[in-house]
Amino acid sequence: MTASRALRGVGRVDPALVERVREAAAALQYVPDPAARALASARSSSVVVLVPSLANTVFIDLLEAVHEVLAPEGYQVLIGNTHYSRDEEEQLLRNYLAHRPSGMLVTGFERSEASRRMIEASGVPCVYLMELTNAPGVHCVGLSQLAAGQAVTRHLLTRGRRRIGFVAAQLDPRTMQRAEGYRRALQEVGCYDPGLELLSPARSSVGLGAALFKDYLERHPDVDAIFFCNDDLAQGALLEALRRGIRIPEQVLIAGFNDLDGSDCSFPRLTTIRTPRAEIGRRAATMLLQLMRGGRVGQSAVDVGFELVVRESA
Amino acid sequence: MTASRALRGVGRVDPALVERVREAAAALQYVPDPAARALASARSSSVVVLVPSLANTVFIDLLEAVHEVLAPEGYQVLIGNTHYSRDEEEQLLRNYLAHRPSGMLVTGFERSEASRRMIEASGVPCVYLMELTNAPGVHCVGLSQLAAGQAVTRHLLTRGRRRIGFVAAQLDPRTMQRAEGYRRALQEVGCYDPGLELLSPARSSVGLGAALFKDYLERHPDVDAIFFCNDDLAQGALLEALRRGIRIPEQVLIAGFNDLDGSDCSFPRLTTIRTPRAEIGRRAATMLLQLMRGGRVGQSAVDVGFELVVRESA
DNA sequence: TTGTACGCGTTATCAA
DNA sequence: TTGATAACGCGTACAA
Repeated sequence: MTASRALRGVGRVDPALVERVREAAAALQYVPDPAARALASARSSSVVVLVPSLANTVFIDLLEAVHEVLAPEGYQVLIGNTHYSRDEEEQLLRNYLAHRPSGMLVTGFERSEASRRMIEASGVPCVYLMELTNAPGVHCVGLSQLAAGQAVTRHLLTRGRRRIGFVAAQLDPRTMQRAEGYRRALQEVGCYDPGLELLSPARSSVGLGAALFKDYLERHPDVDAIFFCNDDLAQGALLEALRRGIRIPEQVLIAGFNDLDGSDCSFPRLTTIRTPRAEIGRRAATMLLQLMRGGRVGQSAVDVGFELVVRESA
Repeated sequence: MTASRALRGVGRVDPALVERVREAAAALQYVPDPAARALASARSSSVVVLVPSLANTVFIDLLEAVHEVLAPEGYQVLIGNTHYSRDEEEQLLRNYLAHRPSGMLVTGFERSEASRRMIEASGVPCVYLMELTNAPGVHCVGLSQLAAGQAVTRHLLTRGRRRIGFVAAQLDPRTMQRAEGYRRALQEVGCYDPGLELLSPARSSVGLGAALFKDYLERHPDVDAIFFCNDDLAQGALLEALRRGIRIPEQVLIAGFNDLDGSDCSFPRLTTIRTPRAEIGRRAATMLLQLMRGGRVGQSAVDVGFELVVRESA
């Protein structure tokens, strides 16, 4: 028992004894069994992070930052990929919650009722990622996707364009919030046209962006600006434009979202929204740390904001 | 005890009883405690996968495939990101091995002696990913990076070019094997020039590709073909070429590696090597499954090959 | 086919 | 400050 305390650094143990225990542990190559530890304490030192995709680098950046904060504190971060599926998320929650994680980080607020209940009932500290809410007692770190979508669209408007399209894929909640921002910005100036939206449920990719852009132009030859919900789509559009001799930004302004790899050297360079996902990861992990230690946190909802990066394409 | 057997589907239990147990479990929302299970059986149902990076989509595809095979079999896949660091890998191994995983999948063969010993001593079934070896008793699924590098270079040679450069970043073992393939192909025809290699230890990215290409051209204005060790670098080069008015493939042939997203619609479309990483994931996971079940596998080294995809850039 | 006894390696609790 | 004892919730081994 004393050895257990010595190794964990809890309770009062004679410093000399601590040293001896440490040495013995090292000599014996002793490593505590996490299973026994979890069984006895009804807690594991793991933190579950649920993201909808690993293909979108946004979430890789997020995970990286989370790991950087949590790993040094001795937490194991368990990555769960929901593949944008409520059912898979429910499955993952059921599985992971059985491991009695110390905390959890989950993406967004939209999920099945069962998932919601499991999170609630588990009593495990939870911080929500990417989006914001002002529901009391809900801890979240994110940004207003709606405001960001609105900002992009307004930027397009200030460039004097009025036939502004919106092209999206992978219609997750955040994408739809950006769509809403797009709509509001256009409604404000009375030039919203539902026909100018192209929503594809397909997985987002550069190739899809090229294809959607091509289709879009055929259906709306008069469009003078397009807001793509993610940079990969926009990058594809830029490539397709090059191929078809469509001058960007002269003929059509192109704006993306997220500022992914390659957007700063595309041709032309892509105007986009920089989302501070590393900061989201860091702050969410830090907030979770406080929650896991039983402390209260300053503000339960942290808005990390976003930045409009104006480059050449719009 | 009977309930335990019924739920796990092992041993002989009356089918009617199995049904009753299932119902009761469902009614009670019973979920077995993985910690208790691991403690009692000295085995967890998890499989550890160690990859060097999540930023390179190659590994995302791999993980996806592994998950698709293992999850339905009831295995938890634990993702470990070594960040191309031997030390981090060692750390991860120490941590994860303590969880007594049922199996492990690790990338490549280059690691610290301590890591090697831990894998060996653990007795946990292990399949190596991405590379090949003919060392007996070592299970691996991958491809000859050297042969693939050679194939690209030979292709460039068949196009009549002789001043062929090699540009690489993130100098991991596989990149260096590709470099070796490049060298051999050129040595075969007597036109290998060490000065034509540009090796950067930096993290690979589209932006880096653009920068390296620019530097490269200044130092070697006479180069007539370049083999980039990864598609992101090549994509960056293509963009930079566009910017500087360098005609690809007329002036310089550009070839990449891995056939990543966007390479099929870059401008011009990128000639590259398609690596079947999903297949690597699937086959490695399947092989591991056999190993974990105590079975022997047909061949311990599986070469999944590669495919030269000739498009417009070379 | 079902059930009993025990132990897995740790921590909580309480006593010394 | 240290130590003894009893769980934690399962699976193994063996008996019925």
